[in-house]
Amino acid sequence: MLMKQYNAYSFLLDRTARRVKQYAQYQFNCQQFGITVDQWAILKNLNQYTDLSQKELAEYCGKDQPTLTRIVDLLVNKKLVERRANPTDRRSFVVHLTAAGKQKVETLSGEISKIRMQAWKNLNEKDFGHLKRILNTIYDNLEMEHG
Amino acid sequence: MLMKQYNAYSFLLDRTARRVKQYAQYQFNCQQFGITVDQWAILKNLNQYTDLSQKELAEYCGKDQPTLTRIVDLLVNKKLVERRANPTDRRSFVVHLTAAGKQKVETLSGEISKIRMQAWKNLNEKDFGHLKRILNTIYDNLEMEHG
DNA sequence: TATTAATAATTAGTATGACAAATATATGAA
DNA sequence: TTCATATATTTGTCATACTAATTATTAATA
Repeated sequence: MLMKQYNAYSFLLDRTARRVKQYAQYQFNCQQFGITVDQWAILKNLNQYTDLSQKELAEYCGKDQPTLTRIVDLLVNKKLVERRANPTDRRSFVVHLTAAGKQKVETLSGEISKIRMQAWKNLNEKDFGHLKRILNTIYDNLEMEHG
Repeated sequence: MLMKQYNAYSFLLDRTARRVKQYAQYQFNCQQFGITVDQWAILKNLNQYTDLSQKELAEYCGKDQPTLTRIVDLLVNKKLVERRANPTDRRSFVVHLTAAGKQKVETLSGEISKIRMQAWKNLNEKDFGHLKRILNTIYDNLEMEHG
């Protein structure tokens, strides 16, 4: 087992993840979607699950809470979501998709799927299975106490 | 070909890349390496290739030039590298590893390999081959005019 | 109940990433 | 040579991560 060689995975992973995001953001900008890729992830999850607390939303989106707070701030400014009081816990908010937010999700979903598929040229279902399995294994291998 | 399903790769990729970096940085901090994961990439490449211009260094490290400038600034402050005039081109610098920088690379290399290997538990050489091939294919699929 | 501990959200600080614009220098063409 | 263009680096701005610390509220326990 050649450690040297394996070490490269972190570089490849980082570089590819960055390009995937950069490519998508470039397309978002060209097509004037008016949001960032990370903002999109929040909208999509809200559309799917409806009215999540920020903590829940952070978990679904794989973001930490401070980051999520800031992304929600930006989405509130854009009037795509709003914070509503949580009737059962005054510490927390429920994040709610506005009509404009719902509209945005419906308008963009198809386009974004197309953008995402560009990465998958020359790859097949089996590759997807491999990638999913390997990434999830790595993710689990690096679990941290409070991560 | 179910587009919906494939879409998940971007989330998995982003999430895994972040955890890999976060895990490594956590170990760096615990062991008081005194540098960040991205700073390490610069030191390692400088140690391997010796005296690169910032442009070359950016390419090897897969970073853009403004980002590289800022990371080099931090490494200069830590006295791990220094900028030297490039005798053949007064626009550019040559980034040079100081004695302290070289020392740092030698001290940390082994430890960092160990940290990196943690991700590879329950995975084998074949998986590494798959991951490398798939990530590189995605990377190439999303090439933009000027990379 | 009173006190302590835990939790949801926020804020602050530092690092990184993308992109655009500015500066200095180099190169190529008229 | 002169002018236009290209290149290496830097700076500015905004967005995202991660950590630690703060605030308000809730839950747990003596």
